[in-house]
Amino acid sequence: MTRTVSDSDSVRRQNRGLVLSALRMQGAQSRTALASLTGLSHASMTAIMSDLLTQGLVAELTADRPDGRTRGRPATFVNFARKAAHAALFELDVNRARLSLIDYGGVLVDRIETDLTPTTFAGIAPCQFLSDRLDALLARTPAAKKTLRRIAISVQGILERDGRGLRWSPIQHLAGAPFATELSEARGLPVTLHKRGRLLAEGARWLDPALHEASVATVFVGSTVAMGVTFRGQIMGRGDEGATEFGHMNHVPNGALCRCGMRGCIEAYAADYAVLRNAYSVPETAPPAPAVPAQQYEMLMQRAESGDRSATHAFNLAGRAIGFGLSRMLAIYDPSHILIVGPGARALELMRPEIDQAIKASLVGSINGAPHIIAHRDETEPIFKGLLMKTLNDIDQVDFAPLPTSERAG
Amino acid sequence: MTRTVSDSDSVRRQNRGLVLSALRMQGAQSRTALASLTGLSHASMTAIMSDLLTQGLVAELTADRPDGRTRGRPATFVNFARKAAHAALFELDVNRARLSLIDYGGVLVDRIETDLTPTTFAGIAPCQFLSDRLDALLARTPAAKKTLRRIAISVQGILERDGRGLRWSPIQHLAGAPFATELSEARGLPVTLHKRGRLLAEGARWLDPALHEASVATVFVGSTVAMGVTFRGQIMGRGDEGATEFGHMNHVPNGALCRCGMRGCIEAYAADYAVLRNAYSVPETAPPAPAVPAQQYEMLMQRAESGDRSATHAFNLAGRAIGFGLSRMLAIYDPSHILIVGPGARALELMRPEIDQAIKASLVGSINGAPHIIAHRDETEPIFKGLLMKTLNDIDQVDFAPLPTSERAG
DNA sequence: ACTTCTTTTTTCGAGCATTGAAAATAATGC
DNA sequence: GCATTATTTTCAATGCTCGAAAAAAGAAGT
Repeated sequence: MTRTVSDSDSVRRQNRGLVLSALRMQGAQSRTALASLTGLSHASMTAIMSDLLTQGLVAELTADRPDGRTRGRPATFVNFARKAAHAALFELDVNRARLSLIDYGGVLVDRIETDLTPTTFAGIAPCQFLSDRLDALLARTPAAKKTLRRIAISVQGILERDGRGLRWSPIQHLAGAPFATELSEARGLPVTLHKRGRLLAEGARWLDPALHEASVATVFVGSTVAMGVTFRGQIMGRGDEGATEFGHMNHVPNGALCRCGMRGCIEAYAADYAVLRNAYSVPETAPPAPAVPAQQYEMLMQRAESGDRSATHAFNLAGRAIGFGLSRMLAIYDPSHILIVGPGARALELMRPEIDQAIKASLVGSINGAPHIIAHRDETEPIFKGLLMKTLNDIDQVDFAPLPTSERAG
Repeated sequence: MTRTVSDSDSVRRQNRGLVLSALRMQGAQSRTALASLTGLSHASMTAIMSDLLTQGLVAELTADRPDGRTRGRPATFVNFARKAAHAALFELDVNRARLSLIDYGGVLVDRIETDLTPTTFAGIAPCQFLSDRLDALLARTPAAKKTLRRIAISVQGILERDGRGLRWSPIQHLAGAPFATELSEARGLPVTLHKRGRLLAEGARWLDPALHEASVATVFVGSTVAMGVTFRGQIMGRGDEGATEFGHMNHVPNGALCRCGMRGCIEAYAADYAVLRNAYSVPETAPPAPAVPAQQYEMLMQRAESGDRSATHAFNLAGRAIGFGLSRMLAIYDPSHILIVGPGARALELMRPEIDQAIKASLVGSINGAPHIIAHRDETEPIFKGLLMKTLNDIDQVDFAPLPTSERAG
């Protein structure tokens, strides 16, 4: 219902966006190919492309493209002009901050990584921290200063409804600080905050073409448990939507102690610290370990795979928590695919029997059948890819769609 | 990403749809008022309205509208032409079928009600049953035969992914029968199937203007437990979406026996039969009562309100089930309003302490705070209103938007 | 070397919907 | 009867899309 009036201007915007989308999705294309991809006529394609070219957003590829096709006038491919824009992407994690500079073509230009400790943001204001890294990065690529259009930040935690801040975060001293707004004002650039789980979903969409238009729930299992969802290829809403607090969905009332301070969350059974706790029969009300070395987690999996009973039991409990979580989710949102990513993805087979059983015990699971559950090991790739594509898409659609047509090229 | 090409035709469609929407939402309006409501210019308004008038979709009101305003040329109000279209709305319930004939103005023209028994659809094919009622209804209003454009059916249960049939339904012998397709072919009209819970959400939107653009979860509590959701005023998707299986979300693994045959569903603790079972200390694995007389349910509430311990306990269990269900839902979908409707809405105060406690025990509930939970007693009103508005909206946007402009009135 | 063929891209005129401004319309108030 | 006021229509301009035809740019054939 939130529709707006259409006029010839919005028509042009829409179709420009369509062309840019097609280019994002399929890469360098000829005008003819773009016309058939978007459904626009060749004539309109020429007009729109001429606009985009004069504005410097796309460029014709000079490199020969020996496509095998030989006859006829050779097609000239167009693609994004890499230096038309840049974006700075922050990925804030509990123990690491990563800043990447990317260009309009989606190519990684430079990257800075910094370790974080629980006291990092007690010592320096988040906005200042981010601003410092950004200065350092831009000092190494001065050309990007003028074309930097957006700053995007991936965070963990619960966002404000307006998406401008964090209400809660596992990253210490980050919640409550209005760093997005501050940084935006300091730099005069739009700064967007993205929940990590949501980017997971966005990234999964881009990394697997089969998922691009599907309804997917992407679950991260590792030091935390998180989930992002897409709905028929869409991630709804501008703000926090598409992200969930799956890891902090209640599994057992008044159950195991979670890192968030609550009790009985799925995370408190399925995150690495929880598996560790259960494998060593530590009481489930014992405070979670601050960090679990990857090696230790890995060793637990090996022990379980080789039949160790307490380790197996711990992974069974994790599977049960995830299984009931998914079963409960299915009552509200029924995706066609479920993706498990992160360190815990390797343990999927250890958990699968319990997951399947939990889903089968629910009405939706028994009638619609269990959705396909696939494991992808690496989670940093979808998160970065998600942040990248989301930000480039924002530039395409928000920044570069409504630009006034300076002059029509005849 | 599922966007399509824009051209002048789609612009006209969009703006026509906008005008019809405004009319649906605000009722009879002058052209000037519609222009400012939609954001269209007066000139376009004249053109579009002239189209709609010549096509007979709207009509100018002749009745004097002494608005109090006196000066200036009096506005001529336009509104839907009631006889421009009709729709047949079926509401299929476990023990009742209701068929309503409505006109394009949204006015109820006629209605037929029929009792259903568990064996009704064993004796007569659902398509035949519906067709018979429809014939009976149209016999009483022959004028509607020519203008009948759509048949919409409200059902309970789990729909196929394509929305063309039922996979499972509490209404006996209904699942599996392709009655929507059959009826559509027999009548040559589009037949749409709508899940009851979804209509509940749609109806709630229309009955309370404050909820029209909000994110609302509407929960029905009575003989079953169901929920429909809206997301910023939108009900996504064309099919089953916006509907949930909240009532069959697992509450306690391997818990109380539900009418659906599974165990531990929320419904098995919070529906009328469950409260009854618990109030009388019947084992929770005992088969659910087929139907609970309204009177008996009412009496239970009175007993609980006057302090009866076993009745109070039963409502506490119901509140706990709903509370944990809501708490778990909040991890995935966080609405701004929660509406409780149906017979159980009257028991909200009996259940509220347990509901609040369950929500407070979750991370999202404790950080975002519990959403406002409001009770509305009657549920048939939102369901019918939802079916009505959804169907009229379909006629507006699908049937009457893409019509070729026969001739421009100059 | 020149012509023919094929495919891509641009040009051109037509059609359509929107808009702002001006004109026409239809009452009220004096 | 005339000025005032608010609504509605008319008009010319603008901008976008589209289909068809023309132009462009090579490859293949003779």
